[in-house]
This record gives sequence, C-alpha cells and structure tokens, in this order.
Amino acid sequence: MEVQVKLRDGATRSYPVETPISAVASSISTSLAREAVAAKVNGKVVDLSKQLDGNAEVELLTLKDPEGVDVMRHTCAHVMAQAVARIFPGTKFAIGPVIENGFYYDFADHAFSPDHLPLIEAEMHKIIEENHPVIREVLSRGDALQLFSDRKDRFKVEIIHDLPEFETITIYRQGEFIDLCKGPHLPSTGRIKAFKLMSIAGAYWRGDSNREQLTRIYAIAYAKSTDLAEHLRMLAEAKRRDHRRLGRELDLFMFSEDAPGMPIFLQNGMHIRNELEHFERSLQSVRGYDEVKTPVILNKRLWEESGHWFHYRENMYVTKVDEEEYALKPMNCPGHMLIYKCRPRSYRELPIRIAEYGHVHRHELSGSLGGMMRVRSFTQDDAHLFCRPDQIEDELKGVLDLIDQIYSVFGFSYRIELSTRPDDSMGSDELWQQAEDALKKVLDESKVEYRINPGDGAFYGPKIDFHIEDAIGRMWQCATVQLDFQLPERFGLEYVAEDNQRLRPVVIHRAVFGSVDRFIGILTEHFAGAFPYWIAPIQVRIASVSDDFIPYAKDVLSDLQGAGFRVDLDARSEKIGYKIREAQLKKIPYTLVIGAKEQASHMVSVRKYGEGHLGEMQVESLSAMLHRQVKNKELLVKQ
RNA sequence: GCCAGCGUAGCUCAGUAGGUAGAGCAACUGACUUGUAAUCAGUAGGUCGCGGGUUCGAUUCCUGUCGCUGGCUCCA
Repeated sequence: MEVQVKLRDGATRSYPVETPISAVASSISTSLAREAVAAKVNGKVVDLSKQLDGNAEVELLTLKDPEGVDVMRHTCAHVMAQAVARIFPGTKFAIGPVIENGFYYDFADHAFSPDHLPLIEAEMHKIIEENHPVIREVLSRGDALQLFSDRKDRFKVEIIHDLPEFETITIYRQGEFIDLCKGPHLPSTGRIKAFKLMSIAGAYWRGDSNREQLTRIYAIAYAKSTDLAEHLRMLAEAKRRDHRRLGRELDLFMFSEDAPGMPIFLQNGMHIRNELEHFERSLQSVRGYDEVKTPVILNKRLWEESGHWFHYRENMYVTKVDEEEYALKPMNCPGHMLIYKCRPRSYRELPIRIAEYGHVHRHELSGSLGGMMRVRSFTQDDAHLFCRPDQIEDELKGVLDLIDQIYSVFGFSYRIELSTRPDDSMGSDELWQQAEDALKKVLDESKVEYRINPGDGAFYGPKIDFHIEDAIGRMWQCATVQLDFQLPERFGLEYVAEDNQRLRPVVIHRAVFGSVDRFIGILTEHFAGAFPYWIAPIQVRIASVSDDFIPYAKDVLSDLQGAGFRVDLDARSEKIGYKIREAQLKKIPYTLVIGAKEQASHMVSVRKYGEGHLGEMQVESLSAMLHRQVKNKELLVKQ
C-alpha cells in the first residue's frame, strides 16, 4: 500500500506505508537526510523514526527551524539528566522541558552546587561524543508504572498516574539512560551543537510551594555556537546596563538593609523623577486631569469596603492606631473613591479624572525582591476616571493616546495584552462580560494589535497591559488600564442624571509609568545611564582648564543656571583630560571646556557625550540649542 | 516564604590550612596650572553584615539571624 506525502514545496510523492520519515528525507536529498533532526507531520512535530501510516503533509525540520532547535534542546535536557545519573547515581528525575533559549531539568535526592556544573557539562560532552541513538519505545501503562516504580522514580510514577487514560506512553532510550518522555527527540545525541549550563536554582514540584522542593539546573542551547555566544554577549550587555550598578555609579538611588525592597532616591535620581512627573503632569492637565493626594494609612473598614481586605490582605502592611486596625495602602483606588463620594455628583461634572503620584506599600515575598524591578514601596502614577457608561470609550481612547504619547518620547515600542477574568474574582458574569467587551471594542476600533491573556485580569475587572520593549529587546510590563464596575458598586458611587435618577458611574484605573521607581530603573537600563538631555540629572558640566579661568567659568555657570539648566562646575586642580574622562564616565550630556581661548573669545568649547568635540559656541547659542533639546525631548545618539 | 550562592575600606576585589587584614580606584593633603577619557607624592579609612558557640585565640570552623543575587508561571 502506498501513501501520498505532500512536502513543504507543495510537491506530492508517494511512499510505501510504514516508511520512516528519515527515508523520506533521504529520498529528497542527501543533505536533508544528513541535516534533518525531526519532522512535522500534519502540523505535529515527530521523530524521524516515525513511520507513515496514511496520507500526510510532511515538513522536515533541521536546526535552521525553531522547532528543530527545540527538539535539540529537549534531547540536550535528556543528555544532562544522563550525565547527572552517571556522576550522581541515585538522583531522581522530575521534568526537563524546553524553555526560551534552552532548557532545564529538575532533580531531587542530590544536593547540587554550582561547582558541579562543569563536571556535568564535561560528562555531557562525552555523551554527545559517544553519539548514542535516541530510541523511542511505546509502553503499556502497566509496564511503564512497573519500570519507574522499580527505579523508585516517584515523580515519573506520579506523572504516569496523571496521564489521560488513552494517552500513548513512551520512553526514550539513549545508551544506558531511559526517560519517560513524549518526545520528539534528535535521532542521536551526537547531533547536539552548542549548549552551556547556566545556573542552579530551587523549584517546587509542579510549581506548588506546598510540595517537594527540587533542584533545577538551567541551560541554554543553540544550533550554532555563534548564537550561543550572542546570547552570552546579550547577558553581558544586560549586566553592563544593570540599573542597580548604574544607580550607584551615577548616584541615582540606593538601598539600605534597614529598608529592604524600598528604594531611596538620591538627588540625581530625584531630578529624573521630577522631570518625568512634570512631563506627565503637563500632558494630563491638557486632558482634563486634576491631581490629588490621599493618605498612606487608612482604616481597615475602607479596605473591607473595597474588597482588598479579602483579596489582597497577605500583601498588606497592617498596623494598629488607638485600638483600631489600619493598613498601609497597597493601591490608591479606595482613597479616590472617598474623594468622589465627598459630595453629590452631577452628570454634568463627569468624567472626573483624578490623578495621584501615590506612594503605595505591598508586602512582597522577601525572596522575590530585586532592585527597582520588584520592591515593597513605590510610587504609582495612578489615575481614576469616573465616567458615565456612554463615556467609557472616549475615556479609554484618551488613555491609550496618552500612553502612546509618553512612550514614543523615549523611543519605546510596545505590545498590548488584554487580560480577562481570573478565577479569584468578584462581581457578576454580566458585568465582567460588559467590561471585557468594552475594552475589546476600543482596542479593535483604535486598530492596534493586541493579544488576549485569559484569566490574568485583576480581581475587580479586566485590564489592558502595555509591554514596552527596551533598547536590547527585553519586554517590560508598565502601563495598565483597568475597567472597574465593582468598586463603584461596593462604594455605592452615584451621580444625578438629567432626569434626576441616581445612576452608577464606571471607574477606569490607569497608570502609564506604572511604578515611577521601576520605570526609572527601566529607563536607566534602556539608556545605559546616558539619559536624554531633558531628564539627565546633570545636563552640563563645565570644566576649567586651569585656576586662571575659574572666574569666567563661574560666569558661564551662572548664565546657564539662570537659563534653567542643571549645571555644575569642575574647578579642581586637575588636568583637563582627567575632568573630561570623569564627565564621560558620569555620562553627562554636555561638557564645556573653558580655557584661555574661550575666555578671550567669550565662547565655550562644547563636547557632547558619545559624539566628542563639537567646536566653540557662544553661551547664548548653546543655551538656545539646549532649550530646543528640552522642548523636543531629543534622545542622545549613543548610549 | 522556600532552595542555592554570596556578604572583607565608599567601589571592584585579594587574603588568612584559626594567630584581629591588603591592592587598585574613589576621598583627603601637598606639589604641578594643566587643552578634550586617568600628573606625581603623601595621609586617612575596616568590631572582615550582625548575634551565639567551639577554641588559649575566630574574619577564617559550627550555628542562628539580617541583607543581597539567581530561581521557585514555560508541566513526561
């Protein structure tokens, strides 16, 4: 019997039934036979040993295909497990899936240390050298259970027990090593190219903190060693840009053991922060926002009313004041509800847009803290828009527009995600549906692309998240827009309509930077500390060539300070080269050199960060140029 | 919170097989008066994260604690 096989180029060939895919590859070309690592049959990735059992579309995969690389990564995970089994007999195996850029494997019953990684890596190279064929075998459930219980592989046994009743159970064998696995895999271990074991970490069995803790080894793996080298280069670049390092070197912010997870802003960081807030304020005021300030500590009653006490309690700092329980606010919403409710509202005043740079505290797990990216205390650029149902769309559009306006200034492109109802949520199905539909409609109408993230919404409503992409391609979730029908309900918010009816407004929560602190961390890494002129903590450094020119340098200093710039003067008795080097290391956008020539001609010699010497300029024309840069929020060329 | 690693001068790091520590840079002082990424010399700076234990003696070994870093959502 013959089966018809449709290939990637559209051609159809026929083969005897039970022909292995590897033979299909050989029949096409010898190079394909040599390079194929797996195949896609009717859209499903399978082993090359898989036999044709009917007409099919077959696409052969090599290490040039992303799916092919993933197959290699998966086999590499098995090789790592095999190496571990050889070096540390008795180690038990949990799971070893492919992840972005590589794979991991979770182990138990052996204490690993980072020193073991080179040993394991060396053994892996040996296994690859030995080039064991990777053989798939189908087992009955009974045989599989027998096999793995004999080996006391408790995790594998649990996995088999949990497999659906009619699932085909397969094991893969390479040399002396066997692993329960659905595959597919490379034809042999010798086909593995570049890999590197990266780190060792704890991980819970099945991600559940109530279950056994395993040791996980992370690795990266690529089809080409140059790709692997590129990945390592990216990691080094990320390290170079690390905001924790730059924050210290540039005196932006600091952390103290006495305030874990709570950033302390230094003078330089504060300049950036003030500029960001000032910029956002100016855009918001044009759009009819007003600013408010609400207390950091509020009575427990309020949190019960808002629902936080039941849905967010474990993240809240609680304290007692005069025998009453209070909590530090983890969010600003309830305070803003109080403001809305402070007097009767007319339909005429809606929408009411109130914004706050609200300092919130959230008790995050101590182990999850990290720099500015994950903290316990931060300031949100929060706002709540109270509107009539018929105003929702316009308000949402305004918010999307504002976000776009702000992000584009930093050169960020972004991706949008719509998150829908989570399991732990409150409110009726109808309200949720209505809210999700409204968000979808606005997104569809504004013709932006977005992805749906099922079940990832807030407990009080669906949300739109914005993920910005930084200069080295990493994504950061920042802005969020959330539609909320619950809080108005819980707080009994009302407005008086035209016909004197009491109606319920809708609340839109939104933040653009998200956490201002974290956004500054992201900006620091995005610009590698070389901030655009308008937010640079020190914008201009004046460097005098020798003591004789200090008086003129001081004149220039006060001129530029008078023009509203952040300028300082380096008048130390140092050589000009030394002063320049220091200004460059501090990534100050402009350095002005002042010596005899400049004093005589009443000019300044201008050097720009990343570009070098620009020539001499009059202070007035320099000042005009700098004003223009502030106005246009120009980016520096080099970071 | 849990697992692993780490914690020595402001920063980057060395060191002690247990005998209370050192370099470079930064800081300070002096000399030099300097032309676009490091002038020279000198001075000062550390309860070796914190507490307890072992020891004649602990920064070093043990233990507890605090903090930092990487992970704990990618399901054979």
